[in-house]
Amino acid sequence: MNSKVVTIQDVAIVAGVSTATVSRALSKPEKVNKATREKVMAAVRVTGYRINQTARNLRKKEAGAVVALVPNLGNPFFSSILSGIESVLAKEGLSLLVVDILQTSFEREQAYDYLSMNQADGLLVLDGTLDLTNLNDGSVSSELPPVVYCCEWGTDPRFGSVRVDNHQGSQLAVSHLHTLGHKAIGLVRGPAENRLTAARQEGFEAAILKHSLPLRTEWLIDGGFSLEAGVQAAHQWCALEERPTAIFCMSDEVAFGFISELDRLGFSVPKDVSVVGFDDIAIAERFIPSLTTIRQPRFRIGQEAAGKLLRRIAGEVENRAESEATAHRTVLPVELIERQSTAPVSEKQRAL
Amino acid sequence: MNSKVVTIQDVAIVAGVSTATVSRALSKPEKVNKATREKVMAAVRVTGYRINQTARNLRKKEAGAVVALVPNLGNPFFSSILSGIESVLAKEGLSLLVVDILQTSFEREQAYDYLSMNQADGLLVLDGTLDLTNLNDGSVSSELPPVVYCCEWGTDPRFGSVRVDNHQGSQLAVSHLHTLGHKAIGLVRGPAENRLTAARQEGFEAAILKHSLPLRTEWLIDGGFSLEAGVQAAHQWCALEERPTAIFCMSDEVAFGFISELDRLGFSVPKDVSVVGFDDIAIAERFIPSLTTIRQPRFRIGQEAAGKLLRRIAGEVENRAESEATAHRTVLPVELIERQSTAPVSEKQRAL
DNA sequence: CATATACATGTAATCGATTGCAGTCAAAAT
DNA sequence: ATTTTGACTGCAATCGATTACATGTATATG
Repeated sequence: MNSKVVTIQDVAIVAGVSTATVSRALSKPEKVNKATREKVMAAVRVTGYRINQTARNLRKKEAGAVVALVPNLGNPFFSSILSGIESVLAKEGLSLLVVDILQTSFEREQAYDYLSMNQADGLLVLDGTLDLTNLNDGSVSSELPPVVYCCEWGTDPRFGSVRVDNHQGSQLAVSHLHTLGHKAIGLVRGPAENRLTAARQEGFEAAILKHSLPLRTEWLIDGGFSLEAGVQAAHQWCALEERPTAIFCMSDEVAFGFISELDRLGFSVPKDVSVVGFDDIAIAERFIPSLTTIRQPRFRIGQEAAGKLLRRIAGEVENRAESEATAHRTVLPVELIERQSTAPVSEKQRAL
Repeated sequence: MNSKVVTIQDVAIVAGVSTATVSRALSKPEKVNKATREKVMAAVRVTGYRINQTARNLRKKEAGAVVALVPNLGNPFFSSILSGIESVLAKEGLSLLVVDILQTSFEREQAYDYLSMNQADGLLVLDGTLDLTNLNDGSVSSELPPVVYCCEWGTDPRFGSVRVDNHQGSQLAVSHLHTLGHKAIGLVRGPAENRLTAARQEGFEAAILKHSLPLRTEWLIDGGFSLEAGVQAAHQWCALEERPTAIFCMSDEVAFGFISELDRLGFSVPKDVSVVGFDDIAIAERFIPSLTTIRQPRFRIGQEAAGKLLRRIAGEVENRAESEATAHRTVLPVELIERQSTAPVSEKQRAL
């Protein structure tokens, strides 16, 4: 029938009404007479009309989309979060634009290009190292753009953030190991510049002190969040004169790399060393040994972050009676998942 | 300075030229006098002008974005592919819209909403079960919309597709096991309705026959692509009267579930049974035992698919001297990665 | 019966950039 | 000197939907 694109005009003609009425019938049905509405709907069906989002967005000065800035899409840790984000956005009819910072050779400035170019209504930042302070400089100076950190947080306390209680996570890990009788507990840190690393290390050290355990700097191993970092860490552990009988890794991936390389080096987990991870990604339950870890509710983090962003976009200020700062920050609890990679400290281990 | 949004008008005024000139200076610099161009650029800088993508898209009838339909964003298998897609799109200045079909309770019809609503210039489909034949019905009937299947393929041969040689993958797996002396080789299938499952099974059976090995239906275990499916499969294997000494799993995830559950049931890989996976996701190298598997170049698949889609959007017909059908389909080679989950068949195994 | 009120609909401006067409002007060709 | 050519630039229409405002009609009120 129609070789051309069907516009609201065509529908109007077929329905015998004005374009304004068609528009209203579609977006504000209650403002239009029932009979008219049905005429319009019929015309829509006949013509096969589909709304042109671009035109609508231009007029309404919206983008209908939200950008998620991901440090590395290839990392499975982020996929569940994105999934959670999607689930919320989809319900509101918003699209999710995914930007892989690694792949894009992402410049800091580009962060808000998406906002200023009307490509997105808001920003979800999954990488804390991306500092967005200059978001305040631009032409939008007066208003705070809708930005929510996800699993992360930035310097400006006015930006929203959704994350877990990292401090608590470390505490749980250490307490668990302490309960199992471990006294020599080491740490494989995340990336050096990362905020998460700092927070978890802080929690770790606090917990160590709380339990009056020794805190040795040589037991603080530099790592990262990757498998490879875990492999390196294994060699470091191995080279230690006095080896900790338990290790807390700041991510499951490092833990896997660590355990795997240990295995190749002839050590066994948890017999020779207990290992606790962080995240509880899917494979943690099925690794051999299954991994004791701190569960982050990743899907939920995504959902909460998306929800918070949506509220900001809608202009709802979050002013629950709480203080300014905490109103912007949502902190979700973590959970210790006990599995096979941790075990009571053995005689043989003590002997070392 | 500017409380309002800066438009091309403002730039034009500051530069003392018309909006047309500004537009040209920005998008077709060569069509504008150097002096003028510099005036414009200066004005852009002064005003802090940012182009409004929505307006541009409306006028140019483009969307500046591509949609990727993902069956389950939470599955790490897809993240690398998305990463590859992103890397190509970013270079062209296109955005990537990610739609999680699971989370969106995705209706088939919505697949081309994105196209018809001008939200996307093309579609990347990572799920073969999503049949897009009705894309031909709509108002766009005459022209084939830019759609490329990624790791998958659909019924309409005119849609593009980029995938690996699944047949070959199965062959490699079986040959490898055969070389190790295995005669009783089982298969854990993927999801029943899935095209990949069919293709890989076909390749598997062909290879089994080629090597004159026994093909027993009870050795064809129903599975899926998930960890859980692998767990189930382990029980099935266990319940078998005559157990295959080697199992080919249609995905790494199933393989992990399978091996893990076997471990819990008191069996060991590769001692009691050799296992080959498919995909070679990152953790495969670090699983214990490390997983022998068929590597899919996932990042590259994403790149190729994005490239192909881009070409289709640009309207370049792919008419390399090849036949119509094959021109649309890119088939990438796979690779056998030998690791520790497979071993020569042992005396004890033969005894069973 | 006249006026107020609410509701339904149409008219036309608007969102911000792009681009076909026409006009200007100087350099090159005749 | 006149015409041709070509390079720039500006005018104004256009993309498709939304919405403020105006208009018209029916019902309620005094």
